[in-house]
Formats: sequence, C-alpha cells, structure tokens
Amino acid sequence: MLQEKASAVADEGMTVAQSGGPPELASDSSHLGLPTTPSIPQNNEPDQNIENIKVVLHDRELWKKFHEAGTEMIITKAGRRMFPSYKVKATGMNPKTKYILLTDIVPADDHRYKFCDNKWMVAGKAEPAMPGRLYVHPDSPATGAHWMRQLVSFQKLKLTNNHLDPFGHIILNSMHKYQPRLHIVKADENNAFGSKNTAYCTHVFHETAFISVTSYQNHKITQLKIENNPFAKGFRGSDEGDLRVSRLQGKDYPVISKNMVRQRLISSHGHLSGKLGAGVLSSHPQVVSHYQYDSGVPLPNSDSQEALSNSFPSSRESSLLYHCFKHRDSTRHLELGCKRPYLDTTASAVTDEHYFRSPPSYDPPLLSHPYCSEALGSREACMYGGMEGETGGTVGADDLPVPSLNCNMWASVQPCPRYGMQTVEAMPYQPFPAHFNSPASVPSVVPHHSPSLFNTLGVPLPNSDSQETLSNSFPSSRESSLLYHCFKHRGT
DNA sequence: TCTCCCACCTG
DNA sequence: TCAGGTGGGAG
Repeated sequence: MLQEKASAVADEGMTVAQSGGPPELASDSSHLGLPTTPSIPQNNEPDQNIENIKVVLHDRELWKKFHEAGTEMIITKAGRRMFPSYKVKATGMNPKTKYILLTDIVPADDHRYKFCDNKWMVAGKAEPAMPGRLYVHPDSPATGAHWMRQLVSFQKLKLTNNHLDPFGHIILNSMHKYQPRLHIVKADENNAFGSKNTAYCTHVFHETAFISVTSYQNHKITQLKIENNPFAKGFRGSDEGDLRVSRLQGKDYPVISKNMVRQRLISSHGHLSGKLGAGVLSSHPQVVSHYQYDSGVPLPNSDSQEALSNSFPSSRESSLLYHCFKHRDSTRHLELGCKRPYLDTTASAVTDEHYFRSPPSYDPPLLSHPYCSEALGSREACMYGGMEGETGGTVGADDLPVPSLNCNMWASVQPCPRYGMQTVEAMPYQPFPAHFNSPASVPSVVPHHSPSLFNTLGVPLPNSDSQETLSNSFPSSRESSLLYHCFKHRGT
C-alpha cells in the first residue's frame, strides 16, 4: 500500500515529503463538484512519476523552533514577507519534464484566535475566508532539472490583510491560523496544463502553520524573528531591553517594550506558559495514511474554548501531509471572475472549460475584482510566471520553458470545505490536530488561453474529524471555493 | 486591533 | 548608493 511506499523521513532536520501514489479509486464525485477520481499518472517513466517527487522543507529546524513557540506571521496592508521563508528542496522529478511549483495558504481551521494569558486561545468563529490566492513560483514552469538544481524559494511571497490588495499578495485574516501548502504541477507537453490528465501533488509541512497577526503577540516569536531574520538585525541586543529603541528615544537606559512587560508579567504570574506548550498541544493523532504522515498523539478538539497554548504541536517527528494524483477531466466548471482582463487577445477561445465555478454558496466578493493582468503585472508578486521574455531568475537558458505559460492566478479559499465521499476515499485523511481540524480550500488552476486546462487542484487539508465523521459531513453542495489561476499558453 | 512612520539593516 | 525588509512606538 501507499503507506508503505510513502514514508515520512527526517533528514537532517528537514521534512521529507514523498509523494504517495495516486489512489486507486474510481468513484464519481462529480455530483459533489469535486475533482473526479484521480488516476494513476500515465507515465512511461514510472520512477519519475509525480508521486515519486520528494520535497524537503528547508530550514526545518528553524521552522520547528517557531512552531514550538507558535509561529506568527505579520500581515500588513502593503504586504509582508514570511519569516522563516518557505523554501524547499525537491528531488525525484523528471529532469526534462516541466513543472509548475506554487503555494497557497489555506485556513487551518475555522476559528479566530486571541492571545491571552501568554497563549493562543480560540476566540470565536473565523471570518469568512478570503478568496484564496496562489503564489506561483516565478521560475514556473521549469524543468525538473531546474527545480532540483537548487533550493526552491518562495521568500518573496507576501501576506496582506488588505482584502482589496492589488499586488497579488496572499490575503489573510488577522488572528487566524493558516497552513501553507506546496503544489507541484506537471506542465509537460504530454501532460500539459491543457491536459485533461494533469498530474500534480501537494505537500504540506505542518511546522509551517502560523497565526497571522498585525503585530506580534508572543514575545518568544518576536525574539526568534529578531535573532534569525537578518533584516531585523537592528533589533538585536540586550534581552533586558531594546537598546535600539532606547537610542531612538534618546535614552541611555534600555526601554522595555509593552509587549515584553505584558509577557513578563504574565510569565511571572501565570505559571501557564510552560506547561501549555508541553502538554495540550504536544499530542495529536497518529496519522499514517496514503497521503499523510504524522507521528504524534491526538489533540483535544479545538472547538472548545480550551487554551491552545502559545505553541503548536512539537511532538511530531515528520509532520507533513501530501497527496498526489493525476487529475482527470473534472466535471467542475467554475467561472473565472477575472477572466475579462485576460481575454484581451483570445477571449473567444475562453470557454467554460477554462473557468471554475464551484457550487453556489460561497462566492467571494473579490472574485469579481478585476484582478488580472494589470494587477498582477509584477513578477515580484509572483502571481504569475513564465512571461514571455522573462528569465525566470536563475533558470538557465536550457531550462527555461518556452514562454508558453502565463500563470496569472486567482484562487479562492473555501472557509470550511467539505469532502465528498469520493474525496474521502481518495484522500483518506485521518484525524488531525485541533488547530488543523478543518479542511482547507480546494484550489484550482485554470489555464487561460489554452483550450485544455488543468482544472482543479482538489487539495483539501485533513479534517480532524474521524473519517467516519467526514463521510457523514458531506453536504449536498460544497461551499464554493474558487480560484482563478490563469495559465496562458502562447502559440498553442 | 490596526495603521503609519521611524531608524536600522540587508543585499 | 539605494530600494526594500525589519520590529517598535505613537496614536
């Protein structure tokens, strides 16, 4: 079975994600608006099937440090980078096959959090999810040789809380928990974007989960950022006070920030911070399935108002989840709200096939936002890649794809998507830690000008509910989730 | 809780 | 040299 094949491996501090083989299932989920049954990738080079791709999280030890303290990521109106940055090392790709690497960040659960008594607590129901956006690596598409040659860095990805963000940054809600994901999409000619058999796989590193904030809540996180982020070097100094701030204020003595005061008061009186980190969250489900690897013990249900502590689970050795399959002709036909700006030249070629429309209930308001070519014009924003004439960073000339793809993207995240039966079978997610207890979005990638697209990336996060619960939870219609990821084929 | 601005820093 | 990435403080 795939469990045997796919094993989570700790490799010198890195998390390894080995793609599991595609589920050998054949149910029809079209009525649920879900991707149709994944099939075994038709690949003449079995050793280089997409499910054999391994992905290692770079700087895993650093990520783990943050994770144990409860990673926070600043989000600003202008967009803020993630730190640690998301970098991976990929192996097992076919050197000659072209792949698109992209990330998205999906809600880890449907809660809103507050930082209280030096720990994160559930503070209510999550705000409606933002329309999910994908961040396409600017080198995409590129050959496997290119991707494997060096670290794949998503460090330029930016997070924003501006719901009307025009820069293509990933939009998040503050005080919510999120999980970044990596998708590897085969963009080979024989299995191109346009193919109805687009193969892709998704890798999730649990230690990269974070809570979005507009200012740091946990002093431990602030210190970790300052100590490790070179751009924050100016804040390094005495732990007893921020000397830089002192200087700024013209004082000779250290100035202790409000945050430090608050947290130290809590620390000295609370007696809570330590044990929470070690206890409550250190456990969660042992998850070993076709696509998910985890080693830990179950977490309490986060539905309670129980303290979640200021740290994320730290017990898992190799916390990652992935699934991998070849997407067949989806029956989902989503409508691309932003198609117009992309249609300037070949609008007539765009048919429903190019757009997704998920079932009706959730229509993110921003989907109608004209967020296409103009707004995404900056490659820095990495909302598209492979523009004609662009060099794709370090990609060598040989590796550079023919400028056939324009990866403008648009995605919307489903706040609390449900799985269809078929999906459950295909992706047998196991119980999941409380703070990851909701399935995530079902991003889709929509080629733009190509008649054949890859339709969806049906990549839900695991549900903390049991599989049985999952099975029982399928609604007749899924909450909609849309995303627009427009791939433009030039001259095809 | 959030935004703006600042000085400091990297690359 | 300078554009842009930092966290903190003021409000």
